[in-house]
Amino acid sequence: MKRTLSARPPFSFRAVADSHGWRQLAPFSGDADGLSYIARLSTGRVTVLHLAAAPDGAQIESADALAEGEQAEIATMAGWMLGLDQDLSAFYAAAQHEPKLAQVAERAQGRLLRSPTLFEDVVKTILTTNTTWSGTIRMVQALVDLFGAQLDDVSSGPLEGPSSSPLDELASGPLPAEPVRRAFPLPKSIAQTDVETLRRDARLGYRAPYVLELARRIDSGTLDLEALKTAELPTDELRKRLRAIKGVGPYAVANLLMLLGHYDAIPIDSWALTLVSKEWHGGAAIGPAEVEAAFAHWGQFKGLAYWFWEWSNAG
DNA sequence: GGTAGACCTGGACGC
DNA sequence: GCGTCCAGGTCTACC
Repeated sequence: MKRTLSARPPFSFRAVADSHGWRQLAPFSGDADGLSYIARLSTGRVTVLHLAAAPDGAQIESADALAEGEQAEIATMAGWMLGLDQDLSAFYAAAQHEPKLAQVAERAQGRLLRSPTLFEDVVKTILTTNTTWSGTIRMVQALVDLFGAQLDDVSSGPLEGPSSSPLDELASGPLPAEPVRRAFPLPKSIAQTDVETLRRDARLGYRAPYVLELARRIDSGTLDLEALKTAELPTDELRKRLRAIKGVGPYAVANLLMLLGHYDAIPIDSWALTLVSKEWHGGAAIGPAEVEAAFAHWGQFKGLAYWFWEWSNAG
């Protein structure tokens, strides 16, 4: 099954795929001419999607013969992941007078690659905090390996987890050298485990209770995280709701706001401090206030201005 | 409201 | 190979 989706111009598939590191995190993987993603559909089917560039948009392809409803679901899913409907014309208009951002419109930069669910993006963001990028890759892969539904498992229902638990395999011996590709876990799959398993087997460390609590709140229905994707809330209200999630601090909130299309926040991590210090402070020690000040005049677009800035000394 | 210490892991480094 | 130190955000207790 192959389908072409149109995007609001200007659009560059490559610009979205390369917008940040998400493409390196399971169940994403790169292929020769695009991205692959193991998706779990609401019908319970787990299929591999191939996303690639197409004239005026993106092409989405699945190896499976999908029902009409499933095709519609993956089209909606891909549209969200690639931000096909996003209108960045106001940002481009503002950026055209800034030499350090002069290339963004031409390169169609501004869209950020997203996961299909906000749950997945929040978990991944928590797993980027206070660790190295290699640690993030490892923790996300472990969650997928341990709790994700198998690619070839089409028998489970919409609310069920994987039909066989890799924890059983761990108990009886090492995982196979070529692990089965799996989708990102449902909240329910993680909610059924415990902190000790997340610490010991997924090696999430002190983040384990944060991820477990988030999964359990969603699974129990006390938190409707996905509603925030389409809620037309002011940034401050969104920030307040995201900040209420354990493990989500100022950096994580700003990162998630960016993914939700709210760009009046800068995800200030140690790298941001380094970049801004080298750019404007001669490498001297600075704090978050200096980063905010550097981009304050970009107002509602300061997150995008920071993200796509042509740094003089980024190496 | 601001600050210090704890949290956990992996990588770098010295021995 | 082993032990030690440090970097990476957030939470909590305390002032």
